[in-house]
Amino acid sequence: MTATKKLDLDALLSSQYFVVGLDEALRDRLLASATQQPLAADEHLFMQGDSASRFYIVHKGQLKLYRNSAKGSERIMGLVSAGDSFAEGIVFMQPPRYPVNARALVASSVVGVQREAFLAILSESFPACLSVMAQMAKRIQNLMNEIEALTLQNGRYRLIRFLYSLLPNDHSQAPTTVHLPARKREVAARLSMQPETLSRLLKLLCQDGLINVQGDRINILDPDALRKLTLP
Amino acid sequence: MTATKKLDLDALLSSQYFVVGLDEALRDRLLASATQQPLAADEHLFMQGDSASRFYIVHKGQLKLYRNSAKGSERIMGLVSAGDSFAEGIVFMQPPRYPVNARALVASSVVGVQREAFLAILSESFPACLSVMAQMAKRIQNLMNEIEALTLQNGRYRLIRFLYSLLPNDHSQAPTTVHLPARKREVAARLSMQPETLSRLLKLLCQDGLINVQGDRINILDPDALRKLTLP
DNA sequence: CGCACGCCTTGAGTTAGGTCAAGCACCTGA
DNA sequence: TCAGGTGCTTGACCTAACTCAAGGCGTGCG
Repeated sequence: MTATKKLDLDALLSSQYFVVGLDEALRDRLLASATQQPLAADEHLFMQGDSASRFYIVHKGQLKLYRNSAKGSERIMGLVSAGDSFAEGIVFMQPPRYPVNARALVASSVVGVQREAFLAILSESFPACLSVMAQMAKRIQNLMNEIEALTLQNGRYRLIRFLYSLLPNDHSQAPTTVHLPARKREVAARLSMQPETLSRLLKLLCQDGLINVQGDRINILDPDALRKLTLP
Repeated sequence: MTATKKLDLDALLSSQYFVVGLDEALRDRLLASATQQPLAADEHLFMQGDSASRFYIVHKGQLKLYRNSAKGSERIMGLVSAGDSFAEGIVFMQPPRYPVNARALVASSVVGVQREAFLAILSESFPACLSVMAQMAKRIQNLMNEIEALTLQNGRYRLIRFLYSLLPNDHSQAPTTVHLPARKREVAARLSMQPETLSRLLKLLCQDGLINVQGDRINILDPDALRKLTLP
């Protein structure tokens, strides 16, 4: 690994929530256990049920985390991009097994962190434990929100919340253009709907004058009106 | 508080996952911070958004954890009974606020654990941190499973999984009678469906010869057939 | 250049489940 | 014993979203 790449990894890791709060010595130990791995588009990093010894951080590109349903359709549990970590949960599992499938949507590169090394480091740093626990608590929050959105609301409402979540949170009320974080079929799966339904809903929102769609660019004409629609 | 009650509390707390792994001194400190509180049927313990200084363990009775939707309907996030802990997430939140409403379904009694005291104890015991983290990881798993069930499957499938989860896991194939853990309207809400739909689905399962319904007793005629239906 | 392949959109028909309203069974208190 | 309440069931209707099928449109490759 070149010096540049090492620096690169260092920066990527240091920005992670579970590294903030580590002193330099511990961070170096964690970094020493980290490995980089390239992925071709559509390549699987791991499958649900695989025995797990590492969790990952996205270095470049994008992956989808998903499960397969009965009939071959898939439920997307998350879309992760550069800087995001995923599958940290395996650290605390006994035995550790990946709870989802992970597959690159485009050519990507991930950094793997050794489960054992991470556990050893946690055992020496309570602040690190705290930030990990805080992060997990937040994740539980998000999942509960997701369940709420899935069960209480209809597709239109879910799409509106999703679009709103894409806005930069500067709370400006000026029209803003956002990029869909994946192909429309992936976005549809993320929102638990069929591509056809997403297409139709987007068209309806256009007709209502709320947005403007050009491929994967969506112009939010009135962020504030959208925000109002995300509230009860 | 009488001596008997204290012993009672001691036993209840000691069986909690976040107490296993604490040495005696720490456990006593935690116990000292614990308070018991009775609840009348339908009484609220806390509301979503309330500032939180304690999390709870059910001592007697049953509570529902739920959120309100836009239109007054409610989504049940959990049903907790004697021995279950809930709202532990507030320990790691900044600021700590309850993420759901908690309301007694019947006359109940809960034990509250001080957030600050718990944090102080965690800071001194890595094994306690580990079991908390493990538990949170498991909870994340469960929520992901729930999301999967909600999105990939239809109501019939969800009901079947739910009934299957009620079976004692001795894997016997003999007909077994289980009790619904709450009134049917609560069960319906838990499964994200209307009471009418639950009623119709139960009837269909009866007609298929899978179960027999008498009030809140459900006789599972063929556990193995049910298990097969929970699989892809 | 033009052909083929993905991806998206559009249309038409179908269905699971929600809504509304009525009726039934059980309990409780006067 | 009966009146009223509560919870459950049943029926009739309706709507959101799925499925299947066809057509458009852009992109890469021969």
